[in-house]
Amino acid sequence: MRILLLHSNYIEYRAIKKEIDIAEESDTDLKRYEDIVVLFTCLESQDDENTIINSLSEIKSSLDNLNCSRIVVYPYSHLSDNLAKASKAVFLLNQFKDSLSAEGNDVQSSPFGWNKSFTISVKGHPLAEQLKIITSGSTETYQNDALKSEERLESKYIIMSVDGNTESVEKFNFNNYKNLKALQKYELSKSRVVTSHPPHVELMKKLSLVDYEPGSDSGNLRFYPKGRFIKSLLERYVTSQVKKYGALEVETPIMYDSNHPSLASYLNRFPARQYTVNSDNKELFLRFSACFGQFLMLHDSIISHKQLPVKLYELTRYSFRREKSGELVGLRRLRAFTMPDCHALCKDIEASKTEILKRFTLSRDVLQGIGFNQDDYELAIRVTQDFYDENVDFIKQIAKDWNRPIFIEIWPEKFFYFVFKWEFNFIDNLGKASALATDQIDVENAERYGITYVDDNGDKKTPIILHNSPSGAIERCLYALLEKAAKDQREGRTPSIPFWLCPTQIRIIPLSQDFHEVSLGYLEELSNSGLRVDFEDRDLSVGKKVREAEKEWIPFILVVGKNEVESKKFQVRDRYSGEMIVMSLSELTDHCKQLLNDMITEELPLPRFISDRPQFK
RNA sequence: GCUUCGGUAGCUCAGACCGGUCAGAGCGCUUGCCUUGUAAGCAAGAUGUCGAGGGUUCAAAUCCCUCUCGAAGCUCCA
Repeated sequence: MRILLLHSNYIEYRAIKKEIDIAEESDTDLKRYEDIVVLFTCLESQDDENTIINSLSEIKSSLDNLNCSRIVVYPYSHLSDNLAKASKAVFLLNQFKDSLSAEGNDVQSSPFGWNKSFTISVKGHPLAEQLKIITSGSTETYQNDALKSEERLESKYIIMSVDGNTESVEKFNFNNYKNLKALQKYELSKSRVVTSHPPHVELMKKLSLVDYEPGSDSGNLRFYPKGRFIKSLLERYVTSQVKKYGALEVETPIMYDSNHPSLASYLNRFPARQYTVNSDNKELFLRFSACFGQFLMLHDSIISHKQLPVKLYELTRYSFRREKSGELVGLRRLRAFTMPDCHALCKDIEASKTEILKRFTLSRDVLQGIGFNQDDYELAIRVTQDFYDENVDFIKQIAKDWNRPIFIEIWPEKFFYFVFKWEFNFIDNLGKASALATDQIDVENAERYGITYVDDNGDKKTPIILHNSPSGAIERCLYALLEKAAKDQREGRTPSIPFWLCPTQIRIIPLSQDFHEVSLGYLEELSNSGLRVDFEDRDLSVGKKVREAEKEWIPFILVVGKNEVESKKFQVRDRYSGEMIVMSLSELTDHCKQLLNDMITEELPLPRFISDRPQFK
């Protein structure tokens, strides 16, 4: 017996013509049923009453999952080439329908033995389409492989304290760990009632950084000059840190052949979340990480054990994931995003553990440099039961290093290609968690891609691969910075972004046009010390000019008038302290240098004179 | 992808239920005046396929359908 189950918005059908003598009676009106589970059903020669009994439990569990008890049984012979005799099929089919009704379902059916036309609209969720093959003995359900293994998966969740002790999430006292609690809630709770919009979306537009681009696909955004500037600084900073760690920067294509043997088997592990590009007779897909290019490169490389660990790095602009449209949110979840991706080949699990610790520190430093405190994110570790049991000391070492409790998810078996991963999770204003940095121990892909190194006996060996992103997607870092600022705002503090990332660091406002020339001298002086300074040359009231600067979140604002010119002392509006500070230009420069803390610098991304700037919304 | 809500000037929105002087306000923009002391100086002017397409109607921003974009929830997050 074969049943194609389709959870449908509606089905319409019309019986056209009897095809066999024993066909059921029917009229030829158009029938329409809405929000219904359609069972295209086909009975095969070996089916008997036991088959029907087996099918019932199978259908029942699907209906429970779908939370729907309205059914159309639609006889459909085309599912098999081994059909039962019509007489037997009608008999069993009636038994099938009666039993379904007896279980309290609302059962409709289309007539057996008729030629019919139909129109169907199937719902989009993962369980909406299932093929069930049922015999009198056993039952099989065919679904997407990844989904199947995910359903089997029942994770265990624990919290590990600094001292290495563990407790179940139910018992752990979260009183002093508000964000960890939010993470735990986010992971485990099914219902998250939120009515507000994500604050960063409004901010990214208001600050003229980033916007939606209706002319592209959803989740592909436009970056205005200031947004591009901040993103570019973040990209350069992360890249420089990863290179200092010892990674070799490479560049690989953004699209790959779906029929390449190594790629095909990797792709099949995941639901169809790729963008595809058809060109000539090739079916290409856009990469969703730098894995492909780097793995193919490593496949063709000759690597000695003496060179391990070998680290490759690429900043993907872009990685593409065709997330479902309802899952996209501002800068948090995109279809095209920029991802620093650093892989390391390690000799074995022991070596990979050593490397994981180095990269853990690297990632913390990178986030710190960007402007996140340790309080801004929480550590989650996800691990197979086997790896946990064998390496509990390693995890305790991380806990000690982290110096705060860790959220741990333990999988009963390996589901993905990795046995261990850690993530830094940022918790936003709506209580949502999103991963920033992460690292994984991959035990599968070296073999899949034929990546080897030569050991001290001259034998080829398969390495372990680590997958690290020390900052997470660059767009997501910007999201987190804006959400952090929004939180400040909500709690009554002045929102700001880190000094090193501000497109304008200092704005000079002349009191009137009489002070333009002398102000331009100050602008020159401050610019020469490497700061990004611009000049409010528009003919507005002072109040208005200050207001405009504040709306742009400019850290330091100087008004230049008679007093300043005479005394060489300036009243500086300091956004970070919220105070007016009187200081000389050199004092201001020193203060800025201190704030900059040796982070990278770059020229002003817009004209110095405000009047020369177009408005990007 | 599903359900719900939304899309009116560059921005924030009113108008929609009840179809007919409803194409509107504030900000921004342009021009002129003012020459400014730390979050909005004054005045005048320009600005719209009312998200797109179709339908109903004598008449549609307004009612109906389809599509599209965004948000929330579900789901998902390699």
